[in-house]
Amino acid sequence: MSYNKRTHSCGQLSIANVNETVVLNGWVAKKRDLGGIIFVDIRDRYGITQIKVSPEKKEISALAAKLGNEFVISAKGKVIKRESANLNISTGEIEIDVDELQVLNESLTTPFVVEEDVKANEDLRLQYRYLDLRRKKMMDGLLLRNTVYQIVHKYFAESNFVEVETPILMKSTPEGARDYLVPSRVHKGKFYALPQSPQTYKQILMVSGLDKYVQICKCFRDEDLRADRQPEFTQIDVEMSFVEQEDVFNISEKLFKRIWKESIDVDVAAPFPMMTYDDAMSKYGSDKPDMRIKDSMVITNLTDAVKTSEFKVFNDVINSGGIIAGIKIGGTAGGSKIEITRKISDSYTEYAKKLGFGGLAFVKTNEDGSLQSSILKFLNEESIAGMKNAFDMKSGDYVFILSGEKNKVLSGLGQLRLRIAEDFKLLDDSKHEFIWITDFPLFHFEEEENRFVGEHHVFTSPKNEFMKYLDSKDRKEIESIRANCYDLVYNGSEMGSGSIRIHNSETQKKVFNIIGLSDEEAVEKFGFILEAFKYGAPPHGGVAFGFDRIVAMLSGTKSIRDIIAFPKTVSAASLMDNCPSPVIKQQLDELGIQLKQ
RNA sequence: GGAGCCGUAGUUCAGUUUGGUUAGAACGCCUGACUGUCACUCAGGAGGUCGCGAGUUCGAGUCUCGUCGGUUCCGCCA
Repeated sequence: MSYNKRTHSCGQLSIANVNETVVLNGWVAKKRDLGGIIFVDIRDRYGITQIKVSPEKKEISALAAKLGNEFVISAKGKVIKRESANLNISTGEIEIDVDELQVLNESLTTPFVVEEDVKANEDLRLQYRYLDLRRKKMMDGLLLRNTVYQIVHKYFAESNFVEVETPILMKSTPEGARDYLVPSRVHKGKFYALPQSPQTYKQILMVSGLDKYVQICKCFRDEDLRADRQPEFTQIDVEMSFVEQEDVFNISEKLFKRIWKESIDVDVAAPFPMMTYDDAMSKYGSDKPDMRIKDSMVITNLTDAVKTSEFKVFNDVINSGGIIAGIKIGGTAGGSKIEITRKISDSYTEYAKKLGFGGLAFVKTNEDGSLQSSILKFLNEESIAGMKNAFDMKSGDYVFILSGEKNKVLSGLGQLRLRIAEDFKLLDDSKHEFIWITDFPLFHFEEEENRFVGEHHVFTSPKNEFMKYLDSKDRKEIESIRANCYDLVYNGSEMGSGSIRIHNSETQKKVFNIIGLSDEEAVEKFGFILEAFKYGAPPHGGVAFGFDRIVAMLSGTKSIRDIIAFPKTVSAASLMDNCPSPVIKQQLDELGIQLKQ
């Protein structure tokens, strides 16, 4: 089929092009047939241009009258100044006076109208993803993604990093997330795993002497999904030799500064602040504190302040080793006066119950500075004074208090903090708050499995001062081990995570032993990396950032589905191509696989 | 694995609280009119397995149970 090929894009022409003869190719976004004159908005990824068909041109007019939405057309004609400009679009001052019109392809009536203010639900949009992507907002997401992609590549190339492709088919490792498995046809009964991350490969590349590695790569995790979690996702994977934590921070901060500057023109201050994991947990009840609300609602521990009270609820908690803690919301937080009504405080009580608490204590400070709460009658003078003092409560302040097991209380208050911040609009979207969370625990004890598991991955090195506890049998000592491990948090979202690694075979074995792998099992599962460490492994460390999350944050969406071309639903299915899907028996036979009934 | 919300025309929704006439609206679609629109306007029209399956009832979009799908959160995500 021969047709008039475009000379310009649909977002390109302006008053400067008047009198030029041009050809536009694109999709019919909207037709306005006035009976005589016909206007058609033609769209491509660059924009929209109005074309005009005069009634005097009878053949073209008849063709134009039959155009439907999303038809693909070619329009040739002269650029003319419009009688009345449409300043909402960049090409709004001109239009094309059509001399030749060709229909390159027709379109069925679409399941939903392709328009910026789309009405269709997400599942329908996912099924017809190609239509949804025609919308500027969706297209802009992909374009932004590309911009960030190029910035990252350029940055690391300029910094002398080497990009290496690591295998997609790799060995399944028992620790960490559930692997996606790929059955082997040649080795029946054996499986490859898709990488949860190229962790082992990048560390072995360090042993190879390739001291600065980067890869923007796909990773796969067979775990339940969320708005910010897809079964396959993209990560900026970095590893370096002869570095310590501050070197990793430095190279990362420069990267983020550059991305934020070059993609959305925001100047980010560096170095980023740092906070230990323990501080983050005790002050914000989260290892990813949202620092946009840093001054208000810091968690305060009240256990000491109220320990002399005769209140049974509190005493029971204290006697069983729990804590009592709360957060204060200032009467004028966020610059505007805040009033928490009975209805609102009840909704928070409801929320606390959902989180598994018996209740939520609510204290209000009156005009005259006196306190008002249903729990006051249970507390003695000393406890009330202690509480007031601990929170520095002033007229108009409110305090919410939870009691129970320590970590549960802290995390409950952390979640309540976010909920209140959202309800009272205390989160300033114009802020860009990066923070490093450091000194994570190396292990935590998994009660259900009755063993220690790595808090991060198993190659994370302990901080020097805790090395001695690697030989300990004492649970408290092992739990106290802090790691050379760090997360980068941006506006309350984890953007990446990394560590200085173990590069010593003996230390690595001790870590494996603590998580319950015998030397034999360790060799079976991770022998290749233990072996590699014996041949002059350099000190090394790195970090990996969630590429999808970065782009989502930059584009202001909460859901990474919005900036992934073909995302999956929360049940890990693709509504467009209908995967996963059954396979024919012959395929299973070749793999030596039989399905259970 | 658990909890919440949603599922009615091509689409987005109302109707479900309190079961009862022919299940409505807007947008889209079709037909006609219209020469400066840009949410064109005007007149007319077509379009429904109320997600699916049981049950209760004289009668179910509406009540009950189950199931499927979407979504949010918890668990999980080294």
